[in-house]
Amino acid sequence: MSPKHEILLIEDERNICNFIVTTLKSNDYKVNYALNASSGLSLAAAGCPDLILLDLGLPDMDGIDVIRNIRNWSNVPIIVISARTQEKEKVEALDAGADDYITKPFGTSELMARIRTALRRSTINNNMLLPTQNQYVAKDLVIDYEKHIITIAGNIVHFTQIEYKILTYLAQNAGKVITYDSLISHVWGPFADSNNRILRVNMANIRRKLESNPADPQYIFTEIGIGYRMIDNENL
Amino acid sequence: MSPKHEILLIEDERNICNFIVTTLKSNDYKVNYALNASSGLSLAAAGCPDLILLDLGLPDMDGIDVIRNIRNWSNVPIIVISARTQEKEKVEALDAGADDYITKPFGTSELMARIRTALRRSTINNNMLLPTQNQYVAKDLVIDYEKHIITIAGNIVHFTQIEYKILTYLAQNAGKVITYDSLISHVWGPFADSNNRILRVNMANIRRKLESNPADPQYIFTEIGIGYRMIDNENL
DNA sequence: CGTAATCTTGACGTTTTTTTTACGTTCTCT
DNA sequence: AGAGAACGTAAAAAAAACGTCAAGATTACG
Repeated sequence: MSPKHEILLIEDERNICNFIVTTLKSNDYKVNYALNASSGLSLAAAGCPDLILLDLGLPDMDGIDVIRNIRNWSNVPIIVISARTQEKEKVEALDAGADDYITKPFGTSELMARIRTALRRSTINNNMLLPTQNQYVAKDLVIDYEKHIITIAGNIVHFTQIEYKILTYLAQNAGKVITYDSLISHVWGPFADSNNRILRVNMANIRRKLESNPADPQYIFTEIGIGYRMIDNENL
Repeated sequence: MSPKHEILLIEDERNICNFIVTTLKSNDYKVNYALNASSGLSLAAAGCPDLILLDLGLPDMDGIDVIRNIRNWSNVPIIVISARTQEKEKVEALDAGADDYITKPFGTSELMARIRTALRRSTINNNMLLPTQNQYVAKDLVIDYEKHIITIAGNIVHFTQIEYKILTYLAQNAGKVITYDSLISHVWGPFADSNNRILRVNMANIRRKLESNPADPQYIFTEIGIGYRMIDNENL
C-alpha cells in the first residue's frame, strides 16, 4: 500500500539536497531533483511530479517567479522551503500559489507530515473537481442535479424552489455540518435575517416529504445549536 | 538526525544551572544560559533561541514579567521551572504565555521529554499558521474541524456546542496545559465567572462520551490546581 | 381577475442543552 | 492519619433551541 508518489526537489545547497533525497527515498517516494531553477522547471514539465519541494533561495531565478511559472500550467502541490529570514517571501509564495511552506532548519518528521498532507489534499481535489458529481445517492434518495429532479424510492417527489436549494446545498456538502447562517445566506442571500425560524419551517416541510418518520430522520440530522448535516453520498 | 536546537536557560542557582546545561549538552542541544532575568532577556533577544527554560524565582525580576516581555516580540516556547511552593505563579505563568512547566526537583528524562514536546509543537505551529491543520487524531478519536464532526473508533459521536468548543480548544493546544481560566474565558467569554464548576460538569459529560473509563482518562488529563491537558495529536 | 401554490410570520408544546445544587471521592499538605 | 481543598458525578431546575401547526402575505399562472 505504499504511495510511490513522485516528488521533485528543487534545491541548490548540495547538503540539504542530499539529505532530503535520502529521507524521501527511505520513505518510499520516487525522487527527482534539480540544483537550480531552470533545470527544475524543465524537470517539472517533463516529469509531471505529484509534488514539488521548492527552495525559495535559488541563485538563478526568484522563487516566486518559479511558482508563477508552474502555476501557469499545473496545479501540482508546491511546498516551499525557506530560511528563517525570508518571512516576507513566504507570504508572497503562498499568494503566488504555493500550498504550504517549511522553514529551515526542519526535521524529517515535519517534512514528511507536510508532504503527506499536501498529497492527500491534492488527490482529493483531483478526484472531486474533474468528474463533477452530478448525482447524489443515499438510501432511497436520488438527487439529479442536471435534470433537477429528486426521486425517493423511484418516485419523483416535488420540492419547492427554496426546499430544493436547501436540499442540494446540504447534499453537495454531505457529511459536513452546515451552520444555520451559511445555509441561510446561501439560500436567502447575505443580507437575510439570520434568524432561523424560516429555515426550521422549511426543514419540517422537507422532512415531511423526505423522511418516513420526520421525528427520527434518516437523511438530514440536526446538530443542535449549530446546523444540519446530511448523510454521506454513497457514490464516492 | 540530531536537531541541534538552541536552548536558553535562565536560572539563578549555580548548581541547578550547571546540571541542566550539562544535561542538555549531552543530549545534543546548543545551550546558552543567564544567571538573572535582565541578562536572560538580552540573550533571548540577541540569540533567538528555539526554546527558553525559565526559573520563576529569579532575584532581579518577577518571572511573570519576564514571560510577558518575551511574549511581546516572540512566540518561542517557554518552559517554566518552579518550586513546589509556587503553585499560583505556575498558573499565572501559563496564562501569561508559558507553554509548560516543570516542578523542582525534576528528573532529566522528564525535562528532556517536555523539551522535545515543546520544540515539536513550536516548529509545527510556526509553519502551520496559514494552512491550518484540519484534523486532530489521537488513538480512536478523530476531530474533523472542517466537517465539524467527531468520531470515536469510526462512530460519529454527538457533542453539544459547549462540549465541542472545549474539546477543540484543548485539541488545538494538544500536549499543552490549558488553565481553567483561559479555557473558561475562551468558551464563555472574558467576563464569565471564573469559577470552574460548570467546566467540571462539562468535562464529566465529555469524558462520559469520550473515555471508555472516565475515571482513568486516556485523552484529557487533569492537572490538579491548574487545568487540563489533551494528549498530542498523532498527525503532526 | 381569481385561484392555487408558495413563502413568511407568530404561537406553542416538546426536546435538548445549560446551569445550579448537592454530595462523594481523590488529592495535598501538615 | 486527618483536615481542607480540588475534583468528579448525579440529579434537578432553568433556559434555550427545535419542530410543528395554522393563519396571513405574496407570488405564479391560467
